[in-house]
Amino acid sequence: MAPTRLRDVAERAGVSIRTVSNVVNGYAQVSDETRQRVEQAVAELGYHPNLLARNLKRGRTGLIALVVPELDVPYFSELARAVVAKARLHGYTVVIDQTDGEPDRERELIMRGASAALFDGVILSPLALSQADLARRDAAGPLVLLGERIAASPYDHVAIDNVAAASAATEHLLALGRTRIAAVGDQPYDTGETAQLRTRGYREAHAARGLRVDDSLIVSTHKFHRSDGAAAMADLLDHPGGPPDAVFCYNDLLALGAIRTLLTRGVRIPDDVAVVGFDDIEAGRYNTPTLTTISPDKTMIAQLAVDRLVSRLDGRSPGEPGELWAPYSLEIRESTGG
Amino acid sequence: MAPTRLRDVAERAGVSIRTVSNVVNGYAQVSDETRQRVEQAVAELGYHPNLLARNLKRGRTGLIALVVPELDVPYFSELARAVVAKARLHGYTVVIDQTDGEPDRERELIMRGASAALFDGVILSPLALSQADLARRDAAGPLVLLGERIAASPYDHVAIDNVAAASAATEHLLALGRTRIAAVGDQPYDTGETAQLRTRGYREAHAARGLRVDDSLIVSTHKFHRSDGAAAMADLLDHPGGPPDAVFCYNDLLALGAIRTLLTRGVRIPDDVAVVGFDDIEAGRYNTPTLTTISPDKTMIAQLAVDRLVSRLDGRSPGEPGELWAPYSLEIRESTGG
DNA sequence: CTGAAAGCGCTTACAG
DNA sequence: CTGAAAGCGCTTACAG
Repeated sequence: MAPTRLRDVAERAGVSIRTVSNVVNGYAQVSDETRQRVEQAVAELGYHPNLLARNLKRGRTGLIALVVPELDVPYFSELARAVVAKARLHGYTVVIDQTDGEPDRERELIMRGASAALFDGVILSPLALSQADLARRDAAGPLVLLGERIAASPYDHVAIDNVAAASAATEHLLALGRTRIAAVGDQPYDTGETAQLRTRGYREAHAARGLRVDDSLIVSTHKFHRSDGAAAMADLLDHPGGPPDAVFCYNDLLALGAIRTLLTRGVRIPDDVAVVGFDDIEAGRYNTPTLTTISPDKTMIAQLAVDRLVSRLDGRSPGEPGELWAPYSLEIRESTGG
Repeated sequence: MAPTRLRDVAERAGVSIRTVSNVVNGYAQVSDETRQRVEQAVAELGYHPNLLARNLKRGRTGLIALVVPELDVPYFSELARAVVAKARLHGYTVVIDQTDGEPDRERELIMRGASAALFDGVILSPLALSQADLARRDAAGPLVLLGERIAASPYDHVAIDNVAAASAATEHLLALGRTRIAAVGDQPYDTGETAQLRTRGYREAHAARGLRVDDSLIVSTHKFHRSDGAAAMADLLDHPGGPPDAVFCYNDLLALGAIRTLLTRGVRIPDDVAVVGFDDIEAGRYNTPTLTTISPDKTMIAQLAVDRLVSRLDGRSPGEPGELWAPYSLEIRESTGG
């Protein structure tokens, strides 16, 4: 079946295509009688506008890209869900691209490459993007970054206060009387900004109580998966200075992996070791023990990012690019005795 | 910066736009010298083709839709990841749409509606689609269904053998000597086909051993979330005939919810109650106890679906629409003593 | 091997 | 309020 075009509708209704276009787009200047004739023709022919043609003419695609490291990491799929829903309200369709944390894929997706040319704008949760990458960006559309601002880049970004949140998580453990608190998930290289901010929060909480940090309790992990947390915890249990009595993991997946190791080794939670995570994914709420965690407001993050992107796309001027802060809370559950 | 067009490149290189198009698309009939001039102009201007215009002309969009009930359900996000990756290899971009299991959204996405008009083809994991819905479909592009075939519909579908898999899961529990095996996740209404097939497998496993099923041990759930599994398990523990000694849950999320309830109530797993799930999501591999489950080959499912869709899109004739079967396996873990 | 031209289906000044 | 026409940026028969 050859698709119906504006022209077919126009012929059937006995009007010009201009008039059909007016009716379809809901512009007011059409007489009631003409409108009805057109609407009937549209219904009879089952006409739907060709979005490609419309957008070619309008100079937009109606597509925005959401770029995340891994779609099947719960934090990102929960976030993606919220972004897709929010963008829909504004009439935009979201294409989700996963980079597997490969720097090349991330760069490609913000540049005016074959794929980027398809999108009006991009929301990116970067893992390995440097300031230089951003400076080199040559694509036309707006870009909103999720997570910590990459220093001095001229782009909007949406984040929670990672230092304060990590500090709150650590202080919670300190207030419980724990004295050897490990930190799992540090990434002490140039693209590990978010992890480094959490480490800073961890240090600040200690400093606020006049305590010094045992650096050997800060453990780096390559990724933020359950397996990384499980491996890191195994190492910590064999720590020469004895195992820690608490662990602050930089995301819930790490924490769930760590818990698995603890339980396997017969360590009691929270009695012997208390555990705190970060992200508040559903898995942590049903784990045994349930997981104490920092809960970023993902709905708010999605909303701030989409609203900002769309207002730039629609030519409204939301002002200079800058930081947008989303709230978070500490959810106390069984893994710390809650 | 106004985008460069084919025309700009043609002017700079001193050739016609036809020639630039030939070079850009890699068609052979261009002299080496001309090609070089064009390539240099492309590089200097940073030209990238306008995909909208190209696809308008070619009569395709390059977009395929993946429609799932909920993006943040691990089975779907793991599947989505595989589909996105596979489609990329064929040059297609995937748009993921979530329906929240709303029948209207599912219907809209397979019909020639505003959104569907944007896609060359659709891969749909239906939850509430009826045969009538499919019969009414008027969109042009191919559709591949994930999961059980909706009776006699003229579409391709990719599935595992749910009856056999459910039977294998149940038989595993029977072989362990369990005698009161509950089934959690039945959906005895017209759109719950997959659930019903699993119930059939559950019954067949019993029948094969000459055992009769206690129908009161078959529990329906509205959704397949952890909370549904937790609630169902709570009910089963208060079963008038006494609690079951095993539970077969129709997905891992239900099983993880059920396990949470069991542990909260002090029931030992698998000693008192053994648990089997379905889907093999990562959460089950790190849970304590680790979860015995049916593991569908998700990579294969994604590959079969994408390959079939793309071969129809590209005009190859893969034959009559029909079933494509993906393999599965039973993964025995701690929740059944493995 | 390359050019001039039509047309994909739409939107939108320009007239009337 | 409505029509005839140009043009978004591309691809591709048709000529040469």
